[in-house]
Amino acid sequence: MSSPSHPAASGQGPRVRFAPSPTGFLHVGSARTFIFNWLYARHNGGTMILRLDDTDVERNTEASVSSIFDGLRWLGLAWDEEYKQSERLKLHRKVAWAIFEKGLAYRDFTPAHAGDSDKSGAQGAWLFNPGMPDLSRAESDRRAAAGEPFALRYRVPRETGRQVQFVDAAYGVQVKAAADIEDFALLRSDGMPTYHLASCADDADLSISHIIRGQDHLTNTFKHVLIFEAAGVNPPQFAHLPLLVAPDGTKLSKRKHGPVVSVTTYRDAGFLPEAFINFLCLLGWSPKNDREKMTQQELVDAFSLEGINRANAVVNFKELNGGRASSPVSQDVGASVPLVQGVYPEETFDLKAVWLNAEHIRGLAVEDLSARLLPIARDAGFMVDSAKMLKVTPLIRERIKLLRDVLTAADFFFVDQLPPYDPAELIPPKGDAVMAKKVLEKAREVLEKTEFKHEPLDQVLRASAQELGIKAGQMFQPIRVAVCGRKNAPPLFETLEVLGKETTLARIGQAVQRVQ
RNA sequence: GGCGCUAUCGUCUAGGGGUUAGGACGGAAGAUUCUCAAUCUUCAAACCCGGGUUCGAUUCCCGGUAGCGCUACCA
Repeated sequence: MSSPSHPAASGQGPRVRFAPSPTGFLHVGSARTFIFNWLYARHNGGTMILRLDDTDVERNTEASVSSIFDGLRWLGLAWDEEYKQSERLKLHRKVAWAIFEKGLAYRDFTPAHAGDSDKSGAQGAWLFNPGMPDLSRAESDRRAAAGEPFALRYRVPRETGRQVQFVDAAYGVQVKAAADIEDFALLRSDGMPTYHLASCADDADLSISHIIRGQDHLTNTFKHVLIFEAAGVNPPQFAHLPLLVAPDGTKLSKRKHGPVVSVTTYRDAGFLPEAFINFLCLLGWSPKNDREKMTQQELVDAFSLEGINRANAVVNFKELNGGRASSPVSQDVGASVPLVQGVYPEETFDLKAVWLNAEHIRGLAVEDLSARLLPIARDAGFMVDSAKMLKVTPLIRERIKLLRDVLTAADFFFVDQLPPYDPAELIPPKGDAVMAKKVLEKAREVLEKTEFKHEPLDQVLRASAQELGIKAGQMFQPIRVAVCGRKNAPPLFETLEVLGKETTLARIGQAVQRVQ
């Protein structure tokens, strides 16, 4: 353990890791942890490591592994090295037994007790199983040899009155009396390492220099410091991140809060990964200069551990259907399959995330945005090619907040036949059906002989309005509704230009029919 | 119960012994364009409570309260 097995460990720059346990989908809190680690590595020219902490065979699932990779792939932040704890078991056991040999751990033959932890009960703190720490080595060896199952526990130096301490980059100096730390397990009775042991053994072996993780591990860190010490290595530096919580203040969970906490939900809802990353970065971290919208490079440049906050941050989402705890399908990790079919309304998400997404969308080049919109429209069944999408994109770029909005903002560009709409919509403001009809007939007449370019369309339609003695707005609205099927749409001339003369005239013709 | 962490507008946050407590999202009002957006302007909105320390605390200290985390042979 003192000699790192990984060759890259000899290089320089910080080595950080993201170590999810594949027991659920990748949720937004984990994603943020990954992002902060990645940012730290990239800012400092270090190494980003992905390590699957899969020592809990009971709870690991393949679906979870693929959900994590799905989410990570979407974020688009690459890692440099990849490991699986389940392939490193020998190392973990070696480290555990070395600690035992030093007398810093002991066998505990007490049968495993399940989840009867009465955390709110009035019983004092549990520290160890009576008798077990004092078992003589001979007795311990004898019972083990006899085949009696046991867990290996760390022998916390409790009676020495010693204080365990470490410095956290976000929370400062942390001190805790060893007397308050229980004899935690290193190895389970089935020989599998516990999280604490495996994590520390691997962190040491992989020469992790900085551990950046959720604050739920802050108090576990005292145990980790003890393990590093027992293993004879210097502990890495620590930086704990404030937790991401739901609007009700409780920690994010799929059981309780539904798909809004899963990364793939954001992907499926039409978030840009760069916007999602931007949003997550602003939760629990601040560049301290009032910047909000930031590109990936700006984030890399600005990121530092000093900007990390200490208070939990709420992800201000609205629960779908008032919480989905009772949904039977939401229980298992269904990889990337959306648990709630259909679309997620934008109000489902933290509106700042939605706003940032819109900001990033507006900042995208037309070609880029267009290419991202195309597959979404196609998957929804619209017949579109990239040339058409390229023409439509500038018209909707400032009108969509989520990529999926292309479906509702630009649908009329993609269909042959407009879905039915209320003919009353054709009536211009302060006008009547007669005016609507006059407008549409006039439009059909003049448009027939107009070139479908912005300028000529502008001229001819304004001139027509004047001729009819009505306002431009009164002229435009019936036409807009006739070609778009609704009142709210992109600017008229550009729209007509993209739609083309044939489609425009056909739709106006249909509108003339409907208005009477 | 024990141990630990935290506390600025509804939300994300900046700030910090003396400030009109700043920005952003969201909200309201207005300007603007052919509608909708976008954009611009304006407005409402916060230092958890109580004690200290101090000439002066939102800021520093203590206590309370509240929230969260850990307290498994989960991670």
